[in-house]
Amino acid sequence: MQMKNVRLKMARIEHDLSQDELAKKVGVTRQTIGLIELGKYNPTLSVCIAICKTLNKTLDDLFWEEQSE
Amino acid sequence: MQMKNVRLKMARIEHDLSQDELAKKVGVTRQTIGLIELGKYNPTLSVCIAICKTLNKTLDDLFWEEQSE
DNA sequence: ACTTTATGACATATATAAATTGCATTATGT
DNA sequence: ACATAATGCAATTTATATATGTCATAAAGT
Repeated sequence: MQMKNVRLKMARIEHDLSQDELAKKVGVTRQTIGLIELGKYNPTLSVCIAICKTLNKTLDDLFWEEQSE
Repeated sequence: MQMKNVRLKMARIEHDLSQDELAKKVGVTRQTIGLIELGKYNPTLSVCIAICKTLNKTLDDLFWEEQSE
Protein backbone atom coordinates (compact mmCIF):
# COMPACT_ATOMS: atom_id res chain seq x y z
CA MET A 1 0.00 0.00 0.00
CA GLN A 2 0.91 3.63 -0.16
CA MET A 3 1.64 6.27 2.46
CA LYS A 4 -0.62 8.78 4.08
CA ASN A 5 -0.67 12.10 2.30
CA VAL A 6 0.14 14.40 5.20
CA ARG A 7 0.97 17.35 2.94
CA LEU A 8 -2.51 17.25 1.44
CA LYS A 9 -4.13 17.15 4.86
CA MET A 10 -2.01 20.05 6.08
CA ALA A 11 -2.78 22.14 3.01
CA ARG A 12 -6.48 21.45 3.52
CA ILE A 13 -6.32 22.42 7.18
CA GLU A 14 -4.42 25.59 6.27
CA HIS A 15 -7.39 26.54 4.13
CA ASP A 16 -9.72 25.70 7.01
CA LEU A 17 -11.66 23.17 4.99
CA SER A 18 -13.21 19.90 6.07
CA GLN A 19 -12.83 16.87 3.78
CA ASP A 20 -16.41 17.42 2.71
CA GLU A 21 -15.90 21.11 1.93
CA LEU A 22 -12.74 20.42 -0.06
CA ALA A 23 -14.49 17.61 -1.91
CA LYS A 24 -17.31 19.91 -2.97
CA LYS A 25 -14.89 22.55 -4.20
CA VAL A 26 -12.88 19.95 -6.09
CA GLY A 27 -15.94 18.23 -7.49
CA VAL A 28 -15.52 14.80 -5.94
CA THR A 29 -17.00 13.08 -2.92
CA ARG A 30 -15.83 13.21 0.66
CA GLN A 31 -14.80 9.58 0.47
CA THR A 32 -12.45 10.25 -2.41
CA ILE A 33 -10.66 13.00 -0.48
CA GLY A 34 -10.60 10.89 2.67
CA LEU A 35 -9.11 7.88 0.91
CA ILE A 36 -6.47 9.96 -0.84
CA GLU A 37 -5.42 11.47 2.50
CA LEU A 38 -5.26 7.98 3.98
CA GLY A 39 -3.07 6.83 1.11
CA LYS A 40 -5.49 4.08 0.18
CA TYR A 41 -6.22 5.44 -3.26
CA ASN A 42 -4.36 6.00 -6.47
CA PRO A 43 -6.16 9.10 -7.71
CA THR A 44 -6.37 10.20 -11.32
CA LEU A 45 -4.31 13.10 -12.57
CA SER A 46 -7.37 15.28 -13.10
CA VAL A 47 -8.42 14.89 -9.47
CA CYS A 48 -4.89 15.69 -8.31
CA ILE A 49 -4.81 18.81 -10.44
CA ALA A 50 -8.24 19.92 -9.23
CA ILE A 51 -7.13 19.50 -5.62
CA CYS A 52 -3.92 21.46 -6.25
CA LYS A 53 -5.76 24.33 -7.88
CA THR A 54 -8.24 24.51 -5.04
CA LEU A 55 -5.47 24.62 -2.45
CA ASN A 56 -3.11 26.86 -4.45
CA LYS A 57 -0.43 24.19 -4.63
CA THR A 58 1.31 22.37 -7.44
CA LEU A 59 1.54 18.65 -8.14
CA ASP A 60 5.06 18.56 -6.76
CA ASP A 61 3.89 20.29 -3.58
CA LEU A 62 1.26 17.70 -2.77
CA PHE A 63 1.93 14.54 -4.74
CA TRP A 64 5.61 14.31 -5.65
CA GLU A 65 7.60 12.20 -3.31
CA GLU A 66 10.90 14.02 -3.25
CA GLN A 67 10.34 17.40 -1.69
CA SER A 68 11.78 20.22 -3.80
CA GLU A 69 14.81 21.30 -1.76
CA MET B 1 -11.07 16.59 -24.23
CA GLN B 2 -7.61 17.34 -23.03
CA MET B 3 -4.48 18.57 -24.75
CA LYS B 4 -1.59 16.66 -26.19
CA ASN B 5 1.23 16.15 -23.75
CA VAL B 6 4.10 17.52 -25.80
CA ARG B 7 6.41 17.76 -22.82
CA LEU B 8 6.10 14.04 -22.18
CA LYS B 9 6.83 13.21 -25.78
CA MET B 10 9.87 15.49 -25.82
CA ALA B 11 11.22 14.00 -22.60
CA ARG B 12 10.77 10.53 -24.05
CA ILE B 13 12.57 11.48 -27.27
CA GLU B 14 15.38 13.05 -25.26
CA HIS B 15 15.91 9.66 -23.68
CA ASP B 16 15.81 8.06 -27.12
CA LEU B 17 12.95 5.77 -26.21
CA SER B 18 10.06 4.55 -28.33
CA GLN B 19 6.60 4.50 -26.78
CA ASP B 20 6.97 0.76 -26.42
CA GLU B 21 10.36 1.00 -24.72
CA LEU B 22 9.15 3.65 -22.30
CA ALA B 23 6.05 1.61 -21.58
CA LYS B 24 8.11 -1.42 -20.66
CA LYS B 25 10.35 0.60 -18.36
CA VAL B 26 7.33 2.19 -16.71
CA GLY B 27 5.42 -1.05 -16.45
CA VAL B 28 2.42 -0.22 -18.62
CA THR B 29 1.48 -0.96 -22.20
CA ARG B 30 2.38 0.95 -25.31
CA GLN B 31 -1.22 1.99 -25.74
CA THR B 32 -1.28 3.66 -22.34
CA ILE B 33 1.78 5.77 -23.15
CA GLY B 34 0.43 6.58 -26.59
CA LEU B 35 -2.93 7.71 -25.29
CA ILE B 36 -1.37 9.85 -22.57
CA GLU B 37 0.82 11.58 -25.15
CA LEU B 38 -2.22 12.14 -27.32
CA GLY B 39 -4.08 13.69 -24.39
CA LYS B 40 -6.88 11.17 -24.64
CA TYR B 41 -6.29 9.73 -21.23
CA ASN B 42 -6.53 10.80 -17.63
CA PRO B 43 -3.78 8.68 -16.14
CA THR B 44 -3.52 7.64 -12.53
CA LEU B 45 -1.03 9.29 -10.21
CA SER B 46 1.03 6.12 -9.91
CA VAL B 47 1.50 5.92 -13.67
CA CYS B 48 2.45 9.61 -13.80
CA ILE B 49 5.03 9.13 -11.07
CA ALA B 50 6.45 6.01 -12.72
CA ILE B 51 6.83 7.91 -15.99
CA CYS B 52 8.50 10.85 -14.24
CA LYS B 53 10.99 8.64 -12.44
CA THR B 54 11.88 6.83 -15.65
CA LEU B 55 12.48 10.12 -17.47
CA ASN B 56 14.15 11.93 -14.55
CA LYS B 57 11.44 14.56 -14.40
CA THR B 58 8.98 15.70 -11.76
CA LEU B 59 5.20 15.84 -11.88
CA ASP B 60 5.32 19.58 -12.42
CA ASP B 61 7.76 19.10 -15.31
CA LEU B 62 5.49 16.78 -17.24
CA PHE B 63 1.94 17.08 -15.92
CA TRP B 64 1.42 20.46 -14.29
CA GLU B 65 -0.23 22.95 -16.54
CA GLU B 66 1.38 26.17 -15.47
CA GLN B 67 5.04 25.97 -16.34
CA SER B 68 7.23 26.99 -13.40
CA GLU B 69 8.56 30.31 -14.67
C1' DA C 1 9.77 -4.52 -53.48
C1' DC C 2 10.30 -6.27 -48.97
C1' DT C 3 11.06 -6.15 -44.00
C1' DT C 4 11.17 -3.81 -39.68
C1' DT C 5 10.07 -0.17 -36.48
C1' DA C 6 7.01 3.25 -34.70
C1' DT C 7 2.71 5.04 -34.03
C1' DG C 8 -2.40 5.82 -34.31
C1' DA C 9 -6.87 3.68 -34.21
C1' DC C 10 -10.29 0.38 -32.82
C1' DA C 11 -12.78 -3.39 -30.16
C1' DT C 12 -13.24 -6.07 -26.18
C1' DA C 13 -12.03 -7.51 -21.47
C1' DT C 14 -10.41 -6.56 -16.79
C1' DA C 15 -9.02 -3.83 -12.88
C1' DT C 16 -9.89 -0.17 -10.20
C1' DA C 17 -11.07 4.87 -9.35
C1' DA C 18 -14.97 7.21 -7.90
C1' DA C 19 -19.93 7.60 -6.58
C1' DT C 20 -23.52 6.36 -3.54
C1' DT C 21 -25.34 5.01 0.71
C1' DG C 22 -25.20 3.84 5.27
C1' DC C 23 -23.23 3.07 9.91
C1' DA C 24 -19.80 3.74 13.89
C1' DT C 25 -16.93 6.66 16.50
C1' DT C 26 -14.88 10.67 18.31
C1' DA C 27 -14.92 15.36 19.52
C1' DT C 28 -17.29 19.59 20.40
C1' DG C 29 -21.12 22.40 21.87
C1' DT C 30 -25.53 23.03 24.19
C1' DA D 1 -27.60 13.55 28.18
C1' DC D 2 -28.38 15.13 23.59
C1' DA D 3 -27.27 17.13 19.09
C1' DT D 4 -24.06 18.04 15.48
C1' DA D 5 -19.83 17.98 12.78
C1' DA D 6 -15.91 15.42 11.12
C1' DT D 7 -13.87 11.34 9.88
C1' DG D 8 -13.09 6.29 9.04
C1' DC D 9 -14.98 2.06 7.25
C1' DA D 10 -17.56 -1.09 4.34
C1' DA D 11 -20.79 -2.72 0.64
C1' DT D 12 -22.55 -1.99 -3.81
C1' DT D 13 -22.78 0.32 -8.24
C1' DT D 14 -20.94 3.02 -12.10
C1' DA D 15 -17.44 5.07 -14.84
C1' DT D 16 -13.20 4.72 -16.79
C1' DA D 17 -8.09 3.58 -16.69
C1' DT D 18 -5.44 -0.03 -18.41
C1' DA D 19 -4.57 -4.50 -20.79
C1' DT D 20 -4.89 -7.29 -24.74
C1' DG D 21 -5.14 -8.05 -29.45
C1' DT D 22 -5.50 -6.64 -34.13
C1' DC D 23 -5.16 -3.72 -38.23
C1' DA D 24 -3.49 0.38 -41.04
C1' DT D 25 0.03 3.44 -42.28
C1' DA D 26 4.21 5.83 -42.67
C1' DA D 27 9.15 5.99 -42.40
C1' DA D 28 13.80 3.79 -42.63
C1' DG D 29 16.86 0.11 -44.00
C1' DT D 30 18.08 -3.70 -46.89
